[in-house]
Amino acid sequence: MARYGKEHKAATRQRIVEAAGRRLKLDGIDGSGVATLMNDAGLTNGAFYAHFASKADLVATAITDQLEAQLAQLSALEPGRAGVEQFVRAYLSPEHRDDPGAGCPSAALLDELRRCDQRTRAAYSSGLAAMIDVIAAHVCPDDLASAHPRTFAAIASMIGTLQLSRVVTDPELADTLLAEGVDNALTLFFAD
Amino acid sequence: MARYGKEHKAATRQRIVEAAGRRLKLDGIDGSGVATLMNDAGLTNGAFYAHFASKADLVATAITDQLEAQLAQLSALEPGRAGVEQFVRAYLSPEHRDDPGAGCPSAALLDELRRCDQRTRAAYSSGLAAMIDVIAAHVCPDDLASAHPRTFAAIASMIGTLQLSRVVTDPELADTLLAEGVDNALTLFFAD
DNA sequence: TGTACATCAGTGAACGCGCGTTCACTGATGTAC
DNA sequence: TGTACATCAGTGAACGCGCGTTCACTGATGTAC
Repeated sequence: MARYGKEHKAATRQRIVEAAGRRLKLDGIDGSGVATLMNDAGLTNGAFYAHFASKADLVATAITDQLEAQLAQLSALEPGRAGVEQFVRAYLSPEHRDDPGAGCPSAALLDELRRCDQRTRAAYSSGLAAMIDVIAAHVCPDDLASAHPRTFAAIASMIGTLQLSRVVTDPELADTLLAEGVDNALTLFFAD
Repeated sequence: MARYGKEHKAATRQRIVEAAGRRLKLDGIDGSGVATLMNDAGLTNGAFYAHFASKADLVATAITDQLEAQLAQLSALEPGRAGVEQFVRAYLSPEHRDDPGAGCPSAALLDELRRCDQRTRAAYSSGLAAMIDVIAAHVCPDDLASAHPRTFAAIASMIGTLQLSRVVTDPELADTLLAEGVDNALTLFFAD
């Protein structure tokens, strides 16, 4: 509790941001209180406003961080179509479905993000655009203009499919949705 | 405030359920308080528990009602592929995107539904299944078994696309996503 | 037909609780002498 | 080198407020006599 170098405070802040990423995806934005978010980072609520101007500030920061992390994962993929297929299979896996806290921020938060302030939505938008660019480059590096719409379409269908498979109460249907989702995403990415 | 026939109380209940459908889609489940929900129906908070056992009870009821209303709309579609195309174009329209309160409960609430109790999720699941059946019958009445997976895939992509177009801050991109979403949904419904 | 009563949908204040936010304080460390 | 002080990340209690829920009460109407 005292006199550390500035890298200490920055590290604490990053710890809050990462813990918040997980908690927000798990319990939602409205469902995650500041006290809980701080407790997740091993701190008490009072320290919050030394790091962030408001809860909305943290949300915007956490969303940015989540999309950057997802982008970093994408950049580690194998080149070309093999990498895309690898991504699709991991994304539409039962493991991803059953662990929303560690998973895709879009699938976990997309319809709550609609109600967020402009700054948060702008952070999401540019993070998404960066992801689409990276994936499109894998899909068809020679014709990015044609790869973009297909990539958007496939991502949208993957997000919707993952959300559906998380809500549906029949476990067999949930698994089927994922399996069919893989085929459909690959079709959208690579067909014709 | 008095001695009405039982159809009066039932009508009031239905009014609460329908107003709640709109409010929940607009502000989310955690974001909609009981006092607000009752006020939307022209009542005060105290009357709530004469109609519902809990907020979760109303949420489950409202979700059921929303999916039934959506099913009724689907049933009014033109028969065959023309009806499906009509549905897709209305679903992925700027009007639908810009009026979530009047729109699809899946697009508005899907990732909040994941955190709801078993009863609500079961209500959603069976409502969704009924919708898929009706649409699949339009897509390919002769081969429902093959129409089902394609219908699920198209619906998932439509939900994801609508959510994305609601969050994204660039209005041009939001419009483009919808337009491309129409093509992709039709491809998923009818291709090969 | 006129009056007294029972009904019960709806009111509005209150319950304890957790929310986002503020603030006086703590106490381990780096710095100054 | 040893001591006094300044720093400031973090604590924990408190603020007003809205949450979901409860409950004593109201008052317009249908029914009984």
